[in-house]
Amino acid sequence: MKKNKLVIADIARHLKISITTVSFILNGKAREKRISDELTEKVLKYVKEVNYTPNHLAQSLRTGKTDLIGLIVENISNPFFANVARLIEENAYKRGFRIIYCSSENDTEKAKELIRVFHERQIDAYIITPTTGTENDIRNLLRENLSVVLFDRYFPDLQTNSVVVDNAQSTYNAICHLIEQGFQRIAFLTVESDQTQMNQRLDGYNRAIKENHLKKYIKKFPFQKKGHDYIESITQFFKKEKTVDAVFFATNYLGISGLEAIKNLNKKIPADIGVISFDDHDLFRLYSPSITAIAQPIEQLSEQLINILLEDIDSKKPNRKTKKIVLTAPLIVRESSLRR
Amino acid sequence: MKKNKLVIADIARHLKISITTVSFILNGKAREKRISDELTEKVLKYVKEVNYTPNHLAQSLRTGKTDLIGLIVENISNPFFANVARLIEENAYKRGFRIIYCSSENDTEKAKELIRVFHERQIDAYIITPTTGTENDIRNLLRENLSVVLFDRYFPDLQTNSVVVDNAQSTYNAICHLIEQGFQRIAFLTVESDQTQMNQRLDGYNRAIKENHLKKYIKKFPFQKKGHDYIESITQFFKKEKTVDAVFFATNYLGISGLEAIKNLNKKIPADIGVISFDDHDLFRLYSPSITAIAQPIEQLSEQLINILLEDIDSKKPNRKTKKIVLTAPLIVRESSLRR
DNA sequence: AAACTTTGCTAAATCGGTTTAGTTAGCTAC
DNA sequence: GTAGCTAACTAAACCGATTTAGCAAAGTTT
Repeated sequence: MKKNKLVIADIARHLKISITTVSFILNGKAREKRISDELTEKVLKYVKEVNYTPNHLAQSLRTGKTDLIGLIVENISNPFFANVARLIEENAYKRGFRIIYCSSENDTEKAKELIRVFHERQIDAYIITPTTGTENDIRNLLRENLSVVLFDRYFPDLQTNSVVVDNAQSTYNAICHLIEQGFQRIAFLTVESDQTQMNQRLDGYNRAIKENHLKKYIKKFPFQKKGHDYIESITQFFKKEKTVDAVFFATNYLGISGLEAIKNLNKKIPADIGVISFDDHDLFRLYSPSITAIAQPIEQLSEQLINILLEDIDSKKPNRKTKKIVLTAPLIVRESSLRR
Repeated sequence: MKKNKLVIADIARHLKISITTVSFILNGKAREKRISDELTEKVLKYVKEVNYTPNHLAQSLRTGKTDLIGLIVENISNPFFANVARLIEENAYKRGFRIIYCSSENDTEKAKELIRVFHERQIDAYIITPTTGTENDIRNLLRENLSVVLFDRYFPDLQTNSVVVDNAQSTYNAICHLIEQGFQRIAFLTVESDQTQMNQRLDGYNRAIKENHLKKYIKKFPFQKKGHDYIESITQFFKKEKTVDAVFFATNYLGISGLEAIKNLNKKIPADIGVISFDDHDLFRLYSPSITAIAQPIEQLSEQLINILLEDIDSKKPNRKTKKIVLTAPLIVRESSLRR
């Protein structure tokens, strides 16, 4: 109907003072700029009375600060990312930052475009699960002295802040645990991806298998953007590799599809097949039998992310140090990996 | 290091033409404003060459359009909301809109604050799961002729766009299904909430119970912001109400906690207790026994949401009609509710 | 009482675009 | 030969804030 949003000029006009004075007072610079307490109070009272709030766009244009943090995750509907998103948002919110997010769907072009769009909007900082091929785009952000933190994965050649888990070690531990339990033909199911976290998980598997002189069973499925439905592919794998006696799923959605495939094939866990999945999930805790999983420390991870970022935003000196945090992801041993 | 972001004046200066001309060309108004094809091409070529992109903040300040949609959900880490978020974002992205989101955590003050902050940032449209007590804040948005769609729940007294499911009918159907299966003492576990969707689910239960002359077992748990851990409360409920032979969980997180409570109590589903939950979840599909659930039509819901919103954004006439969509939420019958 | 400070406030530039209202040069019309 | 028209472009206002530079009046110093 009526667009009666007040602007600072309205305030100034009504009180018969200058815009400058109002601005100083609203920004807490009254003392510093020697505005009298009397006038300060009068302005604050009136502003409150008419419920004036500044136009954030105009402020941002002038100051260059948007108080926005861009969050680019692989897929916001994945519980891991959704939980990280919630915790980040909660923290950021408290400190006056809002989150603007998008899912990259592991698509290089979409990820590049997202970085461009966020940049256009002058967001203050970036939290990114980087997609292969976006290394240069991120390098450009750094070159402009912007605040960036990568998580879940990173670019080894890029000097950035990052928070990840010890993918290789935790996977190594998980595979060793299966071996200790007497499993011998352990498969590693993953998605086709060049991202560090997936490579490291594979490295952990390879090391454990090699050290124990076992046979490798590695299957990489093409990454699926929609639905994350790998049931059919996993079923095919098990039909082909009948002697496999344990399986490690390299992501939570593979784990979920895998359980369904195993159920369909009427294989018993852990008697017929031992199971461990990367990422924990309500399902793994409550499934019968319960599923052993590597649990990413989501709270710690989110807290580190936001702390590093806010610190970085504050200390805007060029060539500041970057932090690379590696968190431990514990193995939650449950029934699915216990033979005895 | 260097902040070498180009601005439109740089382009104009380099080509020795006016800023106006560049702006017209970039906004596709070259023909309309009678800029020669020759110059148009030259400008576009140069802009591409130096990779200039306009400052979106400045554009927004001038035009009043931000191409931002604000999404306020109860909790982004709830799979239902996370999935809706992903689908909305996917659709909005295609049409040039970005999403800025926040979780209200069902907290009236936070929700009000979020609406205020989004408003300050001049976002173009709002998608909201409204929290009790925010009716007036939303009314104010409507008064300013802004685009708003509510979902999951709504305010009956407020003339807004909304997309919800037939909570009462689907719950009624679910309870009738339990009764047909021979369950007699059916409990309804919910959270303390005055929101329409929860009330309607309760209404559906009440009607089914009344029509069949059964006894009501209703328990409302205080809403928990963090963790959504209702295991202990639900366990207590079952210990107290030993004769209950079936249970309807009014939300997915109650369902998940409920399964854990039932597991801890060593009750067998469905022999000792029949189970149905509102909202579907990977866990319900894969649990043993599989859990009957009312599945919200997430794709349909998201598509309706974004369509209504974009239509509304386009037709900005005052007093335009509002759409109230009610979708059917089917009952997915699984093992947990079958006696025979 | 002139010179200098301090107090209290403001005009105008600025951020980087869009848009309104022209201007200029060349051509046609009569 | 000048009035009128059009093609091609531009100066300047504007969006709504922040910030720099500076001014007038009162107070203080010498």
